[in-house]
Parts: sequence; C-alpha cells; structure tokens
Amino acid sequence: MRWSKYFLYTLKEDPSEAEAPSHKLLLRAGFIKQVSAGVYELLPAGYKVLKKVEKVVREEMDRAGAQELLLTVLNPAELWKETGRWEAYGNELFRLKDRNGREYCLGPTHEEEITDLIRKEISSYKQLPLILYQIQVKFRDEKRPRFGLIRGREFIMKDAYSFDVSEEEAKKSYLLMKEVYERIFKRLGIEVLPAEASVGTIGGKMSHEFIALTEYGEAKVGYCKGCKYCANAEIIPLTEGEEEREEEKALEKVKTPGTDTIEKLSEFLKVPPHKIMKAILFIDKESKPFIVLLRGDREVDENKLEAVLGTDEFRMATDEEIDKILGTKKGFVGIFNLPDNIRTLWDISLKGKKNLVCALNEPDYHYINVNPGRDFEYGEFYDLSEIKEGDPCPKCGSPLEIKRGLELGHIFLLGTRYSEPMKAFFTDRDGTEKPVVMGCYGIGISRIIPAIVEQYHDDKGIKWPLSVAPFEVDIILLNESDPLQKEFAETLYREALEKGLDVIYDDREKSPGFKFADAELAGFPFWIIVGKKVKEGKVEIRERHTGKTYDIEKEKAIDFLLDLINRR
RNA sequence: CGGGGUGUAGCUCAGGUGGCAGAGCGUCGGCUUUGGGAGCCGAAGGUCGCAGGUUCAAGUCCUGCCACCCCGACCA
Repeated sequence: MRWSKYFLYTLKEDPSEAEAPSHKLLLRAGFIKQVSAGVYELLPAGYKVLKKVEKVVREEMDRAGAQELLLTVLNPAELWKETGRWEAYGNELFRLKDRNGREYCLGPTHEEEITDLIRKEISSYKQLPLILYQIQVKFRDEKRPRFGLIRGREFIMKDAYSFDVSEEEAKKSYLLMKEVYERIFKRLGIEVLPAEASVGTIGGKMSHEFIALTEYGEAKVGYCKGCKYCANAEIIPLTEGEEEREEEKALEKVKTPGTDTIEKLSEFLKVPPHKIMKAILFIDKESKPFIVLLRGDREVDENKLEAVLGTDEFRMATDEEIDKILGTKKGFVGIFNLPDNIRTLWDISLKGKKNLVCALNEPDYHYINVNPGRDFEYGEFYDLSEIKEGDPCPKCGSPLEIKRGLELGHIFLLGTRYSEPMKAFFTDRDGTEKPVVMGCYGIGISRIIPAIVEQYHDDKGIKWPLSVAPFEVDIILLNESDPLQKEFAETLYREALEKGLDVIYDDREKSPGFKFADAELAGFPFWIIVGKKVKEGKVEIRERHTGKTYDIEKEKAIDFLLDLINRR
C-alpha cells in the first residue's frame, strides 16, 4: 500500500476527549473515529488489526473443532421472553419495533438465539458434543461507555456455545475452551490472568475471566504468588476474625465532635481503624432499612452483599434518611438505640473482637470498650467486605496481590439455565429425554485492540506485536525528490509485495522527521529506511520494539527482513 | 441514574469589565529544503453546541435543552 493513497491520517496532538493511552493513541494514529458515545468506526488500519485478531481467534477455535456460523443482530422479543431476560436485561437492551409493532432487540449476546437453533436441530445424543461460534457485532446500551474501544455500546465479540449430553461432558468442553483461550491470548502477545469469576446475570455453575493487566481495566483481581490462585476480587472469600483475648474494659460514652469518618475518629481517639465497628445504613427495594456492620478498616463489597441478599436492588441511605430513621448523622451510625425490626448483617471480620469503638446513633458521641455478649448481641454473620492487598489467599494463606485489569474473555459452564426453559431436549442412549447441557464463551474482539495498545506502547506511539500489526513493514522513502532514492524505494516496494510481505510504502511528500514520527505512532514493527546511504548501496532496517538498527546491502534488504521475521 | 467538567476553524486552544471572531498546527497555490513532526510568501476555511431571553449591541450575561469526557454501580 502506498501511504500517499492510503486512508490513514495521523494527528499531531492528543485529541481532547481521550484519557486512556490506548484511546489517545488509536485516535491519534488514525485507527478509529468516534461517531457517538461508545460507538466507533474502525478505519482501514484499525480494521486490518481487527481482522488479524479475528484470524488468530478463528484458527484456534477451528483447530479445537468449533464450527463458525453467523447468527442475527435483529432478535425477536419472544425468544428473550422465554428465558425472562427481556425484562431482566433492563435498559441495557436496545429495543425496537417493526412496522407492524412487533418487538425486537439488537442482540447483546446470543444464548437465546443459539438455544432456539439447537432445539430445532438437535434431537439425539449422536449429534453431540457440539461447539458453535460466531464473530458478530453486539449492542449493549451501557450505562457508561468508556475509553474508546474499551467499553463501547456497539462492539465486536466472538461468542461460542457448547452443547453436551451431561454436566461431566460439558465440563470437558469448558476445559477445552479454557485451553483454547490461553493459546489465543498467548499468540496475540497479551499477558492475561485466568481468574475465577462470579456467574452474574448469565447464570450457571462455573466461570473464568481472562483479565489483561492494565491500569485502565475495570476488573479487580486477587492474585496469589504462592499458589497461583487468581480470582475476581468480588468472589474471594475472607476468613473470620480471630477471637481476641484482651480483658474487657468498662463501657464509656465519649464526646467525639466532628468525627464523621473513620480516619478522623481513629485520629481523635487514638484507636486503630480495625478496633472501630463501622455501621452503614442501607435501603432495600421495599424501602426498608437494614444495617451492615463491619470493621473500620474494611469496605462493604456490594457484590458480596448482593449475593447474600439475592438482589442488587439496594442502596446506601441518604443523609436525610439517616436522620429520619436513626435520628443521627453520617459517621454516627451504630448498633445501639436502633428502632425495632431493623435487620442487621454482620461482617465476619467483626467476630471475636473486644473493646471496640462504636457509635450509638447520637451525633458527636461514641462508646468505647464495647464488647459482644456484654453490651450487644451479634446477629447474622456473612462475608461482606471487600478484599484488600495483603489479605490471605483462600487456598494457601499467603498475602494476595490486588491488580487492575481488563476483562477480555469470559467463559461459563451454564448447565441447563437456557436449555431447560427453552426446551432444548435430546434423546439419550437410554431413550430418556434430557436437556442439553451448555457452556458459553465470549471474547471481546474489538476490546482486544486497546488491550494490546495498553500493553504495547511508549511515549512515541504504538508497538504492535507482529501477529496483529496493521502492516509488518514500513518502507520509508526519506527524500522523494532524489531520483536515486525514489527509484530504489519503488523497487523495494515491488519486491516486498512479490515476496508476500504486508507492506506500507511511505512515498508521501513529507519531511523525514514527519515520516519517522508517523511510523512510530502507527507502530509498524519493522521499517526499511531508504535515504542517503543508497548512494553507497545500503539501506537501514529498524525494529520498532527494540530500536535496533541494521545497515544492509540494499539488494539483500527484503531477504534479511524475511529472515528476521521468520526467526521470531 | 447520581456527582464533576467541557462545548469557538479539520485538530489543539486563546478570546478581563458585553462593542468588527483570533493563534498554532493542518489544507490549497508558489519558491526553497530533505536522516527526526522544515522555511518564506500568499490564500481558503466559522450556525462561537441548540433554542429562547435581557440589551442599542451577546462568543461573553440569564433560562432551558442537547452532545461529549471524567468519577461511581453494571458488563466482553
């Protein structure tokens, strides 16, 4: 491709709307263009990257025996009503009606449609196991699209579905896909952690996420160096607090003006945060208040709370509600003087604590030396607090590291969550009718692009791994008005094309510095620089990743480069 | 959906107290230059996010709306 004719236009300055490095670089390098919030066009160079990512995914899926098909974007509402997700998916579903008033949605995922297909075609155990997949655009009306391609409302996903005769067999498919995923990310050059995850709204029995470690990720993962345990922070269990043996001191009411945060209270009373009993007032969906109690050095993990309550319809009380219900203010909520019939949920970190500090629902006062059994009674204990750096690994007890990352893949062992309600049954060897046991497996194809950029860039631009680079090599003609240089660059370009290199030839009428800067920004892995040295029969080959340069006899340049590529 | 911020040329931004809409980069034409985002000369390019209001006069003040970005809960 001649750059002078190529639809690739770079920006000298960072676009003002971008924050994340991948977002800035993809915009600046001319790979993507925004249309509206969370909706982006992939320009030719960006689309080339996408296609290379898809190629790797296809090759590995096909190799595992999965079969590609193409489902639809326009999904009839009936299918979604069968599984209850027409309602459950809420505002995230893009809904529309046809001219006759029939309801549809733009598919945000395809369990319903594929299960519908399967129930029409599969009737015997002889047709199983089966894995089908597609690479398709998905639509989700996200509450908050972010960081360019990282979280869009329209994005490309590879979704696969497995169908088996039993849970045992389904688990084999699941583990096969897990291996396939590990291979895919390895080939793409992305560092990922396979983390145990919660099954969330999709439902099911077992789940892993593939998390690329980056600062701009939204997932929090706990990782154990000791035993390699790795899980999404929201599902990591914490162990109970140990019984403290100190002497119980006398209860005392202390004036603590203005101590409306744990830090201030801790400072004021010279008591460490873990000796403070924190109480938080929540309101459930029936507008009934309940209180969560935990140690002062802990935060409530709302995902864990959701798991305990079985619903996500709750929220923290407002200042007005705290005043109305408890007659106190933020920072002075406690276990004492509560109205009748208010539910209290105790975090297990509080178990066995002695001589605690606790508020009594009276502004500007706290009790000190509060003790369980003597001053109050414990209620229901649950694991409710957020995991922190250094908390013990649930498998081996070593301190956990907490990392941020981007979820690139998510696999679920679904069981019969969809096949049962949608009546996708088959007849087994023994003649009985059984629901198909399913698994589903997603990869955010378009999200992989920014994930790679997050992991492969420097202050000058992107550094594409060869497997996904939009072009493998950039032939840079430094002075297009020098006939000697021009002529040789043209020869090189023809030879590169003939020998099958994916090549861009920078024949634009621009200064050398301009072309170097663009080559860096766009991140082509190899450059062949045709400049003054042509007179002495030489060109320069440069590697974007290492900055290494080679002065090569000009006739041997392409073969030298091919050799460099093959040796990687 | 709650909180914060921004909207002026293709891009990045400047435009006290209301008084002729600006710069740099980019684009077009010309000459020079060619190993790190070249120089000089000339030119084109605007619904100042939208609608209303105040005023002799609004980019600037007021009201409403919209879009985009960031922080939170959700997701590949």
